[in-house]
Amino acid sequence: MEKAQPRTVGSSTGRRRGRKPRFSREQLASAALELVDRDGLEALSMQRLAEIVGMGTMTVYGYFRSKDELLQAIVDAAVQPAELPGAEGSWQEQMRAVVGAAHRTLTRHPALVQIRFREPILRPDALRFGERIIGILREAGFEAAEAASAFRLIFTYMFGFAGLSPAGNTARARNEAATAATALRPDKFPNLTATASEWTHAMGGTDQFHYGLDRILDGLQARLERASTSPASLNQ
Amino acid sequence: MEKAQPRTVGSSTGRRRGRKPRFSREQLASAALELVDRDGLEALSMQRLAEIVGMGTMTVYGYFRSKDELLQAIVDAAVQPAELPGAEGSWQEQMRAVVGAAHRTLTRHPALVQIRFREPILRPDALRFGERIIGILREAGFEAAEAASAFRLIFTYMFGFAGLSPAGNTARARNEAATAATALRPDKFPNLTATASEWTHAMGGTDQFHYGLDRILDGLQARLERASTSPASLNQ
DNA sequence: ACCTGAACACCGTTCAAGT
DNA sequence: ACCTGAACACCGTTCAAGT
Repeated sequence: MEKAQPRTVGSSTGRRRGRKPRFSREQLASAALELVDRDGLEALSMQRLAEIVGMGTMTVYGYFRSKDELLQAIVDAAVQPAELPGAEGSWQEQMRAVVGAAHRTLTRHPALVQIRFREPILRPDALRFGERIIGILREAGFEAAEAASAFRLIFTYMFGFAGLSPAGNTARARNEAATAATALRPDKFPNLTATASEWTHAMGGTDQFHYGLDRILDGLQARLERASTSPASLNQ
Repeated sequence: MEKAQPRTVGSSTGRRRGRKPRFSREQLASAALELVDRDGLEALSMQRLAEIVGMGTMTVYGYFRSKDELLQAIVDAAVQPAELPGAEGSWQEQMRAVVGAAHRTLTRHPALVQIRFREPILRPDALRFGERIIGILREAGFEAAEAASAFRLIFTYMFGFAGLSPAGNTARARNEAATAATALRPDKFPNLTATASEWTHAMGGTDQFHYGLDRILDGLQARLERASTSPASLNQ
């Protein structure tokens, strides 16, 4: 499955000597990640990446069979360095720590979110988060099936929030929403006009993220408590 | 703000007589929506749309100043016909009805989700859903600020789910996940390997959507109950 | 006034050729 | 073996020209 990877050329100095500079697959992926973090996923093209590292466009295809394969390598480069926090405190505290770490990774690399909305991310390095989240849920008392559904809920919220409320754009999103709000007729939109400052503020921000996550954890906790009084209800 | 829209040519018969067929802005948007529903957002280009309706590419720019403007018109075309359910039952039942209606619209028109992840949707026809959701929350007892945060949570979950678990792909998503799961080492991924059939199943499906929504509504309900015993805590 | 072909600066990728 | 220029079939959009 794994294709042979081109090796970096011998020299441990950064100098390019002899004829051509050569890169490892990881170096190329890192350069692409850097580009994408700075200019957005839409700025990444095979020719642009080739230009940045100083090779011919088609040389990139020696490292990645297609742009999709490059995107998956970018995911690896972004996710590998992420560290999972330790397992201290209640299951909710552990969950907040892990989800917080994942959220920071998505905030640092918004392209991850765009990539996931194109196709599922199933790389081992990325699945470490899922492994941990399901572990916390099972430890908390959820059976396998419900732990999976709860994981899906948390995962959906994380990516949904990162996709809809990009961390860098909060101010602009609020402004645009506020402009749109002033155009609404109060007789047709009584609630949106009455609460305009509140819902436009809620277009993004860390406090919004935590508010939602806490409600989800409360809802899951309620499920555990209901199950302990009447055990059958968990499998209904 | 509104630019003058080209008018449909007089004849009420569909026949194109005289020289050229002409379309209204709405007809063009509908044609684009149809294309996008059938072949995906990536299949939509200005030249392709022009070809479908039988005009020169540049004629499309007489209706929409840019592709972005076309996308917003597509949102209108998709959302306008959506009907909001009546206000019967508890606030949770009302919420499930409205969110269900929104979810069906997003399922019918997956391009709406892709468009939203590019830029906020702030068209009045689309905001009808937000108007209703905030109305239900305020009626249930949430103050403006918390109603806005709760709306944001529900909205994030709806779009996140539609984006991560496209209704048409559930079977394929499960298969791809199952394949990835068999490649995981049980010693490094004990939870993911032990619950593989469960979490791969949870990659999509209506039951997953409702599971998550119900937990969110439970979490919000818990918040209301806590507030009624100690009112101050809502504003902490 | 309304429409549109040609052209530009891009895409991802195939192919054939360079060393 | 490794690299790459030219080319193809696309993009969104500008511009100048048709009727």
